[in-house]
Amino acid sequence: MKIITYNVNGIRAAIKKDFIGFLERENPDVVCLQEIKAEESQIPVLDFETLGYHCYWYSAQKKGYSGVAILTKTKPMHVDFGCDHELFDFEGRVITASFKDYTVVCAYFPSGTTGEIRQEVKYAFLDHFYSWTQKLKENNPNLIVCGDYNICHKPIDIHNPVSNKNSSGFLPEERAWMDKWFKSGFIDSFRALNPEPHQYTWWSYRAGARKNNKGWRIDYISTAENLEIKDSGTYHNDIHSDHCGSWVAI
DNA sequence: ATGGCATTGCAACAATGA
Repeated sequence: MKIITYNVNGIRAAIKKDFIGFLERENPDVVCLQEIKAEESQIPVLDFETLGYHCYWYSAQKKGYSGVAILTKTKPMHVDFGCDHELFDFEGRVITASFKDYTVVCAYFPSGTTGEIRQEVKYAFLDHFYSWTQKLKENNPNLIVCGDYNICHKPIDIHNPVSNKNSSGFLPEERAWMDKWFKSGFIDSFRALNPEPHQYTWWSYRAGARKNNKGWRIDYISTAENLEIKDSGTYHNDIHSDHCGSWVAI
């Protein structure tokens, strides 16, 4: 089973850059999308259904902002919208699809780069999401948590760890949360099979960051440690967003 | 320390992002 996670930074903009063709070519079984920035009525749903996907959209209540989705070739047993939190559900950050053998969570963690208030929101999300997923894992041991975590775990995950030591996304508290997260029973499916440096999933649009590979690795597919990871990688050459997609085969 | 770029809403430029 192949799963892709992708922060598309606006699904309508991504579609203009042939995102549909990309999906057709890669043919994943499950697709987790973040920052769709659209409501279902604004999305050409049929384009995805034609490829064979059951589509589940979870938009923010705020137009043009955030929003996540799961596309899947197999119809899930059930889909859960949200994470039992008023603000994070208002912002459309978490959607979960349960299958016979796996449960897939798609999450868009808040950014803390726009100031102290949003950094506090991010910390609140980290706390809440940790407890929420731990509880979920009790009844869904084969849990896979895909998404834009907005955190670089280790120095190898960011092009300049020294100059970014005070940057939101690479703060000690955030990195400690990632330690705790993986220790709780998840594997970083990309890093487990790709130990080389200079592999990122996000680049600033500014100052030629992508061309010069000055990026951050902030998108992850965390797989429950009892699951076998057959292969994993990123789509750093396919450009539909300021992020690239990541994939895992299990 | 700052600016840089792109998407979206809404019809101006403001909000947001990492």
